[in-house]
Amino acid sequence: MKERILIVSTKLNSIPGSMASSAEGNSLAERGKYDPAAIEQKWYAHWEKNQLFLTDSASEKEPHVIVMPPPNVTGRLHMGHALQDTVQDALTRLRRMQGFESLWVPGMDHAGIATQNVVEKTIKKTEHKNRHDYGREAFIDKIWEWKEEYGGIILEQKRRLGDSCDWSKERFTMDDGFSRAVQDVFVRLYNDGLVYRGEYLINWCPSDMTAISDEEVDNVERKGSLWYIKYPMVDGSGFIEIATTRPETMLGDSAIAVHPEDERYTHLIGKHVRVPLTDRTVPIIADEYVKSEFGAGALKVTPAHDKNDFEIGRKHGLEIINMMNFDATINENGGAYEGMDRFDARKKMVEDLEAQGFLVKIEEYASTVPISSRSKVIIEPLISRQWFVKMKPLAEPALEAVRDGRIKFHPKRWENEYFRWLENIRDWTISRQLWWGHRIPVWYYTTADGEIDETRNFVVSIDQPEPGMVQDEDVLDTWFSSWLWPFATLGWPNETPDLKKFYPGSVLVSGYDILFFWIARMIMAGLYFMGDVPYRDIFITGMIKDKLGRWMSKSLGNGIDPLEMIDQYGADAVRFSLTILCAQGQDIKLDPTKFEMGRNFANKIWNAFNVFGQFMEEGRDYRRKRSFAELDFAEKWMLTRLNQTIAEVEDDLSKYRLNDAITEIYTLFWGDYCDWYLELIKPTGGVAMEEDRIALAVEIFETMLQLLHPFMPFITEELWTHVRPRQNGDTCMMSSWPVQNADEMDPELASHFSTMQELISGIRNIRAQYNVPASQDISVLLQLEPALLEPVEGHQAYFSKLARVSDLQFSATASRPPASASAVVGRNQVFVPLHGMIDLGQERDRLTAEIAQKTAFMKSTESKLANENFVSRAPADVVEKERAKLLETEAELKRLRLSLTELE
RNA sequence: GGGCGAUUAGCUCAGUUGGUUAGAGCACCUGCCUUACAAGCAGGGGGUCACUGGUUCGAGUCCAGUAUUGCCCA
Repeated sequence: MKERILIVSTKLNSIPGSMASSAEGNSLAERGKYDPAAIEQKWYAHWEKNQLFLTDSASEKEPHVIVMPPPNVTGRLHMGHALQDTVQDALTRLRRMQGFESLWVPGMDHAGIATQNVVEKTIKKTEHKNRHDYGREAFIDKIWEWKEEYGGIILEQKRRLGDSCDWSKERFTMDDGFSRAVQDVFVRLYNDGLVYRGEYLINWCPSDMTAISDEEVDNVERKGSLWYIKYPMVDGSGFIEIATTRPETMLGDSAIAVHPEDERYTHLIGKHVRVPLTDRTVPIIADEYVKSEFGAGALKVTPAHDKNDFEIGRKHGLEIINMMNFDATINENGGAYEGMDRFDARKKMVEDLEAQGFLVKIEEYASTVPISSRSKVIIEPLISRQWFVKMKPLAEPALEAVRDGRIKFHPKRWENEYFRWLENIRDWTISRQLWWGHRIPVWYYTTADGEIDETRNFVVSIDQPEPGMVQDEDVLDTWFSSWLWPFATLGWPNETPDLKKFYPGSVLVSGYDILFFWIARMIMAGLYFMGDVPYRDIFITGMIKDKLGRWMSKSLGNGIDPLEMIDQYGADAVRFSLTILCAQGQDIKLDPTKFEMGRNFANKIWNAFNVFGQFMEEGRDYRRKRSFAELDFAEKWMLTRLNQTIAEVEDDLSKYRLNDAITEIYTLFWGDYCDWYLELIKPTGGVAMEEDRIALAVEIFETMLQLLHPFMPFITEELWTHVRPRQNGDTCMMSSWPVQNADEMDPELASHFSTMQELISGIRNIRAQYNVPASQDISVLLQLEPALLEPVEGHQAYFSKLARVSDLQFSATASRPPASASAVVGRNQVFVPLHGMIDLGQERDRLTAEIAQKTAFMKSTESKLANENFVSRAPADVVEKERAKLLETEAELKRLRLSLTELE
């Protein structure tokens, strides 16, 4: 930390983009337009060079920690990252400004299958080789080479967004320390009896040639067929008919099952049938699982190739006949069909069944097919020996942590999803038949010919236990490393200072798509290995969809590239728009034009500075001399609004309502500061702005830059250097988050100001209605409630500036001048004499319409107050509000009616 | 089949524990290149809050059901 300041003061003689460079900004071809490209890269480089993202485990500050969901090393930045990073960076920057030791840990995931695939494709294309041509070690070296050259582009891309992660703590799930942690975890779970090896039906992906976990399988509905096939009774007494969606699996049939109470079949139970196209005979068994109403009411049982059949097989002790190779071709159990692909075999077998008279009929049928979420290939349930994690014992504490509130989901409804998954959790297949990944730390004895000696027990150990022993060929599921992310990134299993300081983390920001894959498992791992939750809050973002609500995908070509959007609109604009669209976990239907909102706002901010900036002397520090009491009406109002907003933003952010927070700031900046305050303090007629007015404008602007900084870091950092001369090292990023100053608020005055705004709007409305040219001055007479007389006194200029009123009269008793248009604002009334322009008919219509509307409202309020139940049961303040509304409306109506009669 | 969302202005969406005459951005209409900003300014139109019941003094908000739609799980 100290060193960093030293670097700043010795190496950097000036902060990039001083006031001098703002002049350059004005020399853009299109004057007045903000050009984000000119400043964004500069500021990121500045922050990084000055090590402002670094965190220190020795710091006295309270930690705030976010771990970045590690993107795949093969990944490229997409809109989902942009959204989640925007949220994470906003929270990280906010906490940093609030004085926390704010750490955002970046890193990447080695992405077993994806990365292996990428490199395999590359060597196939460039060298016409496959990984077996290379051999395991050389191929892994090749992947590392690839990783060094191309991997991690995404982390460079994230810098374009402005991510303020502590890059010095960047981790990769395959780096040495992390690998060690993964191996340790395997050994420990094995020793604790939570890792086991077993021969079970697993999800086999014939494309990636590996087992995958249940979570990596999607069940999709596909149009298919239902084949009705008859199996001949061995005793020659006829046939039994079954229906199947997968006729090729009959090569592995072990039984025919019927429902025990199905009268059609009870007499057949215990008899045997011959499986057509084979020489095998199998028994007819009874099981309640069979649905009599489905198909023909009898079920063929293939324990080696179907989950439910596997269960039935276990229950009845049926033979498990595997009829398929790992590449989904038929194996030696398939007789004549050996060597054929599973789908070719199906076709051929159906033809043969028909030829031999076993095929009864074919129906069209939509069935649910398991496909790999990665390769999109149909999964083959296969019997295989794999490694598993026993999940139940891990799930219990994880459930408890959310139930008792140690972890909170935002929005809360995701807790139900989490509970449901954990309550029904199944064991986790963690072995993968890949080369790229953490090799399973299990060793086997070998026989004399080098084969694994199955007669001797394996040894679980990180290092080779004895010479000659060979390690398990398989690697671990990538998620088996990423579930350790919140603590293994901090050095675990070593007791590092980082681990002590920064675990547990504060909040996790992620999408619901990896709730089970990653979030739930991290909680389990955190509790099991660290004895504490990995974070207290979980912010679940919505997912980014295209404008039609479809997932963005390469195949649809409907993706929106964040980097292109940044080029086109600026990173701040992209971040702003994503934040304002990011409401409470709803999916976001994104259209590129949404970024115009952010771009326009950035442009507004940029230009607002010029209102007072043009009067500022370079290098001067403008500091307000007047106390709050000495300020002008509009200035007091503006400060009140600022301080109100600071509190509202604080509240929104504490509830992770970032969209509400940014909307508050946006409204303050644009709707209050620009539209009213700046318009009012702006001098006219070539006069310079008073120094102390500049000082306050700067002060408020500067505070708003701070409020905006977590969301729009670049433009705020740039303008930070424009509003004041800055000492080296003084950045918006490291400045202190604004807190409400209750001494500089005057709500009563602010409400008077609001009334005045309405009066001005009334005048503008009349001008527009009567087509008074914008350049034409008008006279206005105001009839004001007593409380407003004083605020308006001395501020006639407001009316001339904002409504071009050259002659303003006002009193508590003013009455309507002839030939004038009018507007009613509460207990006040506006009269605009429009000699020769007033259209009596039009004015009468205006008044009549308004009277009708107010009368309707008054009646509804009256009936509310006439209701005994309302008055007695509603809270006093609500009743009081209604009474006030009634009085107000009555007064308005009275004036409107008077106006109407005066008009006649 | 089970669970969870969504349905609010032409479009995209906010709307917190029920309590202003339901808001924003875009689009639209009218008038403005008013020396910060046309990526802008001023004014305006536009909503039976999907539907049907219920609870309540009071419902966009809570409950039940219906319709449409999306997602997750089996």
